[in-house]
Amino acid sequence: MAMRAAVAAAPRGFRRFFCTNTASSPFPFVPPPAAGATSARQMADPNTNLFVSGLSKRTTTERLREEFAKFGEVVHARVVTDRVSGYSKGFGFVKYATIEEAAKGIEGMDGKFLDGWVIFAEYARPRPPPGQPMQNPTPYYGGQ
DNA sequence: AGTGAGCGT
Repeated sequence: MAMRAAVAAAPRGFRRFFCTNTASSPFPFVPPPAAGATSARQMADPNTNLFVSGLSKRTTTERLREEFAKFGEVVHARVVTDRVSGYSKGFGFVKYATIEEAAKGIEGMDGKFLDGWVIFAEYARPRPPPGQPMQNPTPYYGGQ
């Protein structure tokens, strides 16, 4: 179901609304998830970068910044938009000055409303740092 | 198109 996919993708906080307690499950056949599928994808290492999803299409970068700035010093904020169309993709990134501010930003904005949509704030995944030489070097021919 | 899960121009 699409709903379970949303639950699985729910970055911590909304899972309790669907799976409150396994001990009070009406079915005694509760598969133990503590075999290796504990938490790997939706949990990231705490850093100053925050991944904010569930944004409205109308939510802009400055709106995202001023909303997350209430919980800490926002160093960088960006709503990911399509390069060609320029429209928002519905998610963005917010970078705080410190990790503790990022934690307060998550606890303060995760599951909250923004422009009519419930947004999800969590730690962003580490991005492949640039430094690799140009993988597509322009062929340098002597003539034209 | 203004899609609805996700990880960046």
